[in-house]
This record gives sequence, C-alpha cells and structure tokens, in this order.
Amino acid sequence: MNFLDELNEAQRAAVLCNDVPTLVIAGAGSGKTRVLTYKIAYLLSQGVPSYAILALTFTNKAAREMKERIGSLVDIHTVRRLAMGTFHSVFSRILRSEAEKIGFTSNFTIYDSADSKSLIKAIIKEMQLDDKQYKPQNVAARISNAKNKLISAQMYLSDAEMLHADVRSRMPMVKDIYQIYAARCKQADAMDFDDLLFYTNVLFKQNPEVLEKYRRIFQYILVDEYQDTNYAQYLIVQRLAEKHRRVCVVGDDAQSIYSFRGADISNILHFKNVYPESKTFKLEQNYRSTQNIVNAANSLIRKNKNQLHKNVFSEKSEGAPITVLSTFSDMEESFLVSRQIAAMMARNRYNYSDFAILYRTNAQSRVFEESLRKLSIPYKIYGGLSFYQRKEIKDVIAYLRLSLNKNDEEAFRRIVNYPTRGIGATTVAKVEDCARTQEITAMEVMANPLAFNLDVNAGTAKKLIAFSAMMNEFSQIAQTQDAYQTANKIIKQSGISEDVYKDKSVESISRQENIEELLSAIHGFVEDRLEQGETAAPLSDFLSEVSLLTDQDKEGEEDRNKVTLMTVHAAKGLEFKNVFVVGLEEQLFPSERSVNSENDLEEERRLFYVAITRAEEHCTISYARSRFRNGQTNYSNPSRFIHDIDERYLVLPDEMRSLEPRFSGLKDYQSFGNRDVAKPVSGLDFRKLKPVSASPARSHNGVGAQHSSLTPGTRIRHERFGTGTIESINGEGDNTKIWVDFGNNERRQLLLKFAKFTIL
DNA sequence: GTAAGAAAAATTTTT
DNA sequence: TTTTTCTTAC
Repeated sequence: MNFLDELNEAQRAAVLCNDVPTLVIAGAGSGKTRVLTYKIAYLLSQGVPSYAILALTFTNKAAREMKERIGSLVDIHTVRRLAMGTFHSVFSRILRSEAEKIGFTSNFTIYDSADSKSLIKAIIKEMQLDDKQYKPQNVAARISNAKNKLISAQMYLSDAEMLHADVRSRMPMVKDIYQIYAARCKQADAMDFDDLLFYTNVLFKQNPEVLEKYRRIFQYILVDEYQDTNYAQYLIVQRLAEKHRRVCVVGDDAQSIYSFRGADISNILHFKNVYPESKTFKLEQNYRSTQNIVNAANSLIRKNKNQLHKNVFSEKSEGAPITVLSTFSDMEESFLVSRQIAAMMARNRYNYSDFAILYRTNAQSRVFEESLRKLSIPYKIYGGLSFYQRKEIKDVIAYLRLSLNKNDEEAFRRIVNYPTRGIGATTVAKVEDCARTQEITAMEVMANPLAFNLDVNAGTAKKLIAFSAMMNEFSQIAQTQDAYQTANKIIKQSGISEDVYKDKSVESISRQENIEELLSAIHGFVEDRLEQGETAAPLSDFLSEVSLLTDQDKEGEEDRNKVTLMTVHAAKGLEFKNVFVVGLEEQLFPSERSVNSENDLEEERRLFYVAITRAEEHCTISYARSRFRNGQTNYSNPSRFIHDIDERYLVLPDEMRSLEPRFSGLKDYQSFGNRDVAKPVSGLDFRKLKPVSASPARSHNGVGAQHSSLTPGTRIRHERFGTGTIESINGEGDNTKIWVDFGNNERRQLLLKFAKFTIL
C-alpha cells in the first residue's frame, strides 16, 4: 500500500492494527483524521466490503470530509456505500427500518431541541407548575441527562439518585414531567435527538436478532472524537462490537469539552478496562503548530489533574511566542485585534481565511463585527441562530412534517394558526384538551369538531374543518409527488407565501430569501437523489435528512476568504494560521458558573487548550478590563488561565504602565465607537463595593453559629453535593469561602453565607 | 384574537 | 444591550 508511506510510525501502526480493540490517543494536530481515513482506505484495499465498515463521527461535516478524502485514496464508488455518519444519522436510518419493533412508524418525526423544549413547556403549564421554578430549559436538560444515561421514564421513578438530584434542585416533579413527555413523544410518533440513541439501545436490547443482524453487517467499527461520547453512545458501540471486537476509537481526553451535554470522559479513560486485550496507540507529534504554541498548550493542560499522560511535541520551527494583549474595554479589544489582522494582511501573504477570532460566548461576536466592518475586513460568523432554526424555515418544515405525520403535536401547534386563520389560543387549547381526553390526535378533532362535542361556535368549527381539509390535501400531494413539488405547493396553498411576500420590509425580504433558499435546497436534494439513480425523492426522505442537519453542513461559496468568528466549541477540529483567543477574563473564561467546581474548571481549561491548539503560526490572547455585558459595564481581572501558561512561551503586557493609554491608535479607536469611555482600572475591586447586607448573616439549619468552628479537615454534609471534607477556608465575614472535597473527583468552592450544610 | 408595551432573562450546544 | 416572554388594552 503505497499510501501508507505517508504516515509516521505511530500512525501507521494504528492503521495496521485491526484485529483487536484499538484505542488511539491523538494529541491536538497529530493527524487523527488522517489515521481514520487511511485506516478505512486500508481496510477497503484489503478487500473489506464498504458496507461492513461503520464509521461514526460527531458532525455530518466531518463525515463528508472524510468520505471525500477516502475517495481520493480508493475507488470513489466504494466510498458511497460506507456506513459513515454521525451516531444520530446512522442510527436514525436503522431505527426507521426497524421502527415497528419499538412501537414507532418508519415515518417518525425527529423533534429538534426547540420542539422538545416547547413540548416540555406545554406540559409544565398543563400541570400548573410554576415555570420560574421549572424552567423548560432546565427540565429538558434533566430529561436529556437521564436519556443519555439510558434511564427510561419508568426507571426514573425508582432511581434514587436522579430523584434526589431533582429534590435538591427544587424540581421534584421532573419525574412526572418526564413520564408525560415520553408518552407524548411516542403518541406524536416523534423522537428527540436523545431518543435516537436511547431507542437504538432499546431496539438492540429487546431484539437480540436485530442486534445480531447489525453485528454481522458491521464487521469493523470506528469512532471519532470518542472523548465526547455519552453513555448511550458508548453502549451502542459496545453492543455492536461485543462479539467480533473489531473496534477502533480515536480521541483526545485533553479535548473533551462537551460534558455539559452528557459526554463522559471516562469512556475514553476506561476503554482499556472494557477491552482488556486492546492495544493503545499514542499520536504525539503535532504537525499543525509551531513549537511555541505546542509548548504553551502543554504547559497549560498540565495544570489539569484528570488526564492521560501524553508528550505532544512539534518539529516545526520554534515560532513566535503567544502574545497577551491587555485592553481597557471590549471595544478596544475588538479594535486592536481587527487592526492587527489588517496589519498582518498588509505585511504577509495571508488570506483573510487564515485568521480566526475565537471566543467563549456568542454574545462577544458583536463588537468584533463592528470593528471588522469599520476596517473593511470581510468576516463570517458561525453560530448564533442557524438557518434551520429561523422562524420562517421552521414554519415551512412544520407544514411538511404535519403533512407526513398527523400525530406531530409540535408541528400542529406551530402552524394551526399560522398564517393567522382565526384559530386562537383558546380554541387550540380546547382542541388539544379534547384530543387528550379522547386519546386521539388533535388533527382528528379538527376534522370533525362537532362529533366530539367541541365547545366552539359554528364559524370556528368551519375554520377547523377547513384547516383539516387543507392538511389532508397536502398529505395526498406528499405521497404522490416529489419533495420539491410538494414543498412548493404547500408554501403557496397554505398562505405562507402570501404572508411572507406581502410587504417589502428588510425583515420580510430576508424571510423571502430564506424560503427561496430552503426551496432550492429541497430542489438540490431531489436532483441529487435522481442523479444517484434513485427512482423517487419523496418528502419523507428529505425531512429525515434535514432534521439532523446543522448550519455548518451548508457550505457557502461566499464564505471563502473571510475571517472566521466562532465560539471555541465550534472551532474544535479546525485549524487556522493565525488565531486570536479573546475575552480571557475571570467570570467569562473560565465561565463564572464553572469556578466553583474543579471538574467544570478543568473542562474550561481544556476548552482553552482547544482554542490555543487551533493555531498554526501565531496565537494571540487578549483580555479586556471592562466589558459591556447584559446591559452594563463589568470590570474583571485577567483569566487565571493566562497564569497557567509557562511564561517562557508568552509575551505579557506591561501591566505597570497600563494606566497610560499606550496604544497608538487612540484616535481611530475613539472614532470607531464610544459607547462608554474606557476607564483605567485602579486597584479597586468593584465587586467588593456592593453594600454589605444589613441583615445579620443568615444561619441555615441552625448551623450558622458553628461556622466559626470550621477548620480544614472538618467533615460536612451538603444538601446538594453530599458529604465532603473541608480543605481550606478563605476570606472573611460574608465573603468567607471554603473549598470542599466531595470525593469522586468533585471539589467545590462554597460561599459560607449561602451554603446549606451540616457539620458531621 | 391581535397588537403593542412591559417585564424578565441573558453559557458553551457537533445532533 | 438585545431578545424573548408575559400583560394589557383595543
């Protein structure tokens, strides 16, 4: 195999090892994707049929790119038949073909996160719970969490740990919401994202013959980004690989940044325990970045306790040190970064696409937009509201969904009165109420409201029947015509086009463009299908594909040669010649919500590690002493993470002179925006200026008085986190904080004033 | 049933 | 600050 010569020793060894479980620990920039693509190409060249290779990636984009690369190594036609894609897309296809076995139809709808949240919100309302206490977002997260751990609604009822956690977060009714939510999804013939993994496990568990079938088909299993898999994903892989054990997982524990979504880093840390005969390969040579960048990143990640030992090194040139930029305000930060990009463009032969600005939160993009535009630098922002989340797109999709699945409750609710047709909230509530008590679908009630003794006047009843008739017609169209024709007709006949095209406002035009774009996407889908020799391109196929797409999957020609702006999360897996990591401030990066938990803090540090290791040639870190956030100016200190990097690899700002405006571009800076005048920060910590509460320190559980007796080593029981040992006590009065080790790797800092615990 | 104004909330998010 | 959700008056 001549292409094997293009690999280094460790990479080649990993590619050639295919008969035992294989763990590839791949440092940043070490050619992880290369190993995966060459491994697949190698297997194909050894005569393994393409359908026997199951390759699971974390994004559609990664799958597509990998397919392209493999296509350049082997015959393009074999590549098409690879079972390659995200967990969600691969297993949603399997679920569709086996749907009846688990009580769904093959046309089931996929609820996106907005649908789930909206349904949960509706349930909370029906249960007459306070939605301040039961925030749909939080409840959704709890349910998602349970599903990722494969805890069904039924099992949840007897899961002491989950129930306890709900009580502690003052949401004891989550268990009941979960019951209803699960039942309603099933009734609607709908699965949410988590269900796709959850029900795959159910399918395999309840139908051994089905599992056996797929075990036989998927002879080789490869998983990318294994550090970010959750338990449900782990178990799917485990089940499929259990017998033949030809499984290869690739990942980097140092880049695990999705635990807040259920990713479990122990999947990769404990792979060896699950597969004792496995072989481990470490890819440690970084081909992406200069030595300085690699060394700086290494010194940072060394501060984390939880990690596999690695020695990532670079043989590229030493390169420039990482520059740390201190600025007075977020606006100055954006200005200096933009100006730096302009300067580098002028000096070197860079393209705009060689630059990326990475931040912790999407909200930070705004000021950069402004200053980049001022300097006429083209840019592209990733994230924010994605195409498929836009209202007008979701509306159209909802029509398409309801045409195929009359049970789709969320689609129904969304469009029953859009465009407005005189079916208001009260009426809808009556219809839904009736549907629930009669145990039928809302659409059935709509078709014949009088038969169900619905308490509406004749005029309203007529409207309901009209809507029902219209949807029936759409269903007919959807079953006989292709996706493009169907969508086209629905948009015209539903009144959407009338509504969207009626005025010429900027928003309205943009909505029109979006709908056009959707239509052309559907058109493209149909053509694609026909080209590939399929006989038909029905709407159902389009919908099942589109619900798993994200913005990053749409490639835009117009995006070439632009500066990239994105969150660090979104930058995972990407690389740029020049990277600016901005907003390195306490309370922002690390996020203020993470600082009280050692585990969360380590994840933030990994996130920073990911950010730095995106850079090939230059990396610049910046922080602003004042930042406009949530409507007010906040002051903060440079991030602790900057101090985690070995100073040998940094150029630090001369903070002693920072009270004087040093930057030469003062004039430009002021002209470019003056929301607030950047103030030099004296040694004062503004947060301490808040009035001290007049009431005496509250005592909880009657322990307040005993707090003076706390010393390191004291055992306590915390209401929320369980029992732990006090490690240290800092600060005075109301500001006293303690670090507590709760075992299980969980260290937390608690503010004594608020912490509810008892001394043991 | 709708539209306009008030009030409240505002991480990260491959699917 | 902006964005979303809730109230209130027509």
